[in-house]
Order: sequence, then C-alpha cells, then structure tokens
Amino acid sequence: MQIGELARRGGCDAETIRYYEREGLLPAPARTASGYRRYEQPHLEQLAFIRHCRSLDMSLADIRRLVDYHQHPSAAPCDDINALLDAQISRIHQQIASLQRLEQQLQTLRARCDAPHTVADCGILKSLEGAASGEGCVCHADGPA
Amino acid sequence: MQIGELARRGGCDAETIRYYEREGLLPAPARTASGYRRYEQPHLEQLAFIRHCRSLDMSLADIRRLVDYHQHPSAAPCDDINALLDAQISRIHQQIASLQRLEQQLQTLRARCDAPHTVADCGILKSLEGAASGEGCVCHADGPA
DNA sequence: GCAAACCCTGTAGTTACTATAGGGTCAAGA
DNA sequence: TCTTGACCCTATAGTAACTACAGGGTTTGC
Repeated sequence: MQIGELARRGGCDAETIRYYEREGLLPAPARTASGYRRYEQPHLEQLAFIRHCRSLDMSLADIRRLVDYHQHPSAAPCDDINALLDAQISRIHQQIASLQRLEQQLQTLRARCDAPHTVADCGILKSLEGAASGEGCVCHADGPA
Repeated sequence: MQIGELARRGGCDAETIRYYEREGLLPAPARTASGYRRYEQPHLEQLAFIRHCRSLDMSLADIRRLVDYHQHPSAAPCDDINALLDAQISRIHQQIASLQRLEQQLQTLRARCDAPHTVADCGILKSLEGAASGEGCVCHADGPA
C-alpha cells in the first residue's frame, strides 16, 4: 500500500509517517519505479505500535527503545521496560497534581470577578496588577509564584 | 538595572526577557552608550505580571491581551477577561481529565508485568505487540486508541 | 593590565508534529 | 488521447515558549 493508505489505516498523517521514517522509528520501505513508497503489513503493525505508544503520551525516545526491544527480543530482564512505564506513570501523575493546583489557582483568580465590571474595575486584572506590584497574590496563596 | 538583575528579580532568564521584547510583550528599554539595556521599576512590574500569568499556564497570546487591558483600562465590560480565564480553566480541566484517563491506561498496561520476566516474555511488550497486530489492547478498554 | 562576569545580536535547537513550495505520477472520465 | 484531480516526492519552514550557542563588545574588581 501507499503512504496515504498506511496513514489512514494507521490513524495518522502521511507527513507524520515520513517524519517517523526520518527519525528512524519506521524503516524506509521499498519504492516503486516512480519513487513512491510501498508498504506491507509489517510496516502497518509497527506504525500501530508507535501510534499506540503515542496515545499513551510516550516520548519518541521511549518508543524507540520499546521498538528496539520488540525487534530484538532477548533473555535480558525486562526491568528497563518496567522502569520506562513507571517513569511515564510518575510524570503523568505529577502533571496531574500540578494541573490540579493550577486549576485551583485559576478558579481563585476567576472568582475575583463575580459580576459584570468594566475593564478598569475588573477584579481579575486588579489582582494580577497588585501581585505584579508586590502586594501578594490571591492565586498562589500557598507560596510565591 | 541591567537585564541580568531584572532577570533575577523577575524570576526568569535574561534570554527570556529578550524573547519577550522581541515578541512585543515587554517594551524595549532605554540603552546605555555601550548598547546595554537599562530597566526601571515599571519594567520589573510588567515582567512580574507576565511571569505570574505564565505561572498560570496562560499562553503568551492571552497574556498579550491582558497586558493590553492593563495598559489601556477602559469602561468596556470585562467580559473578555472573564472569557479568557474561563477558557483557560476549561482547558486545564480537560487536560486533567485526559491525563487521568491516560494514567489509568498506563497503570493497566504496567500491571501486565507484575514479576520479573525476560524482555522476550514481557507482558507489557506483548500487550503492545498484540494491540499492533489487531488483537485489541488492554489499556484502551473503553474504545479504540 | 587582566580576567571574570556581564552585555549585545543573530542564529539554531528542543519536541512532535504540520504546512508549504515546487514539481512528478497515476488513474478515471470525457 | 487528453485532462484533471488526487496522490506522490523532497526540502524547507513553521508552531509554542523558551534555551543555547557563536562571536564579539563592555564593565569592574584586583
């Protein structure tokens, strides 16, 4: 199949496939006489593997490592794979915590404007301005920005 | 003060300050005879405003709008500021939900390897491979990837 | 005077794509 | 056969928000 079909079946863009090939994540396929890429089923499977890992927000660097393991199964212990997943989970966990704090901060700031005001009197803007002038801010109540 | 001191007091990098100037977020300051930037207190306050908004994960485009309002307070209703904050809150909220799903998915996948295995037998890798071959995956149990 | 710390501009790099320019190929329909 | 739209190709640039570097100039304390 050609790149457009691989893209449709792999759930991504043809540009993305070319990008993965440049980045060494997908092997370069055979070409037709006119220079078109010609893909077979193993390419589709590898693309699906990559896209699946991307859907889990894994970095291309991490995916590259998993692809390597996939291509070279060995008797070595899978500690590295576990560690990779654990690190990813930990990153996501921290990101959630960080975003939850951020959401709280934004809501605190948002609450400074609970009724229609003019821009000149907006509690949100006044809070931001006051904080910038050193007055201390409402949204980072637990510590400095 | 010079850019290094502004950076220290504003809690960011001198490069970042130059970047903000190029992006039009900070006005270009006066210069010494040798070409060095010379900043006064209003610059520090504007930088603090920007950094504070950045700490709330606002985009530079959104910050630019708030800075405009700050510099040109008006009698217009502050609906736009409210909408800006609401949109930001909504984005963060959706991002949290998305990351929570992702965390769950990763933990499901991680659980496929509960004891030491070899790479060749790793449940994580086997799950990813099986999914790539069309078998359905464990981590996206509620729908396709 | 010397050296370290700072300053300057211009450019490039980071990550994972995404878009565009300019040109070639293919296949269906008239 | 010709036309045209859809597809293909490579090379390059852009996205967002920084961050780093090259190459060179300035300041300040010893």
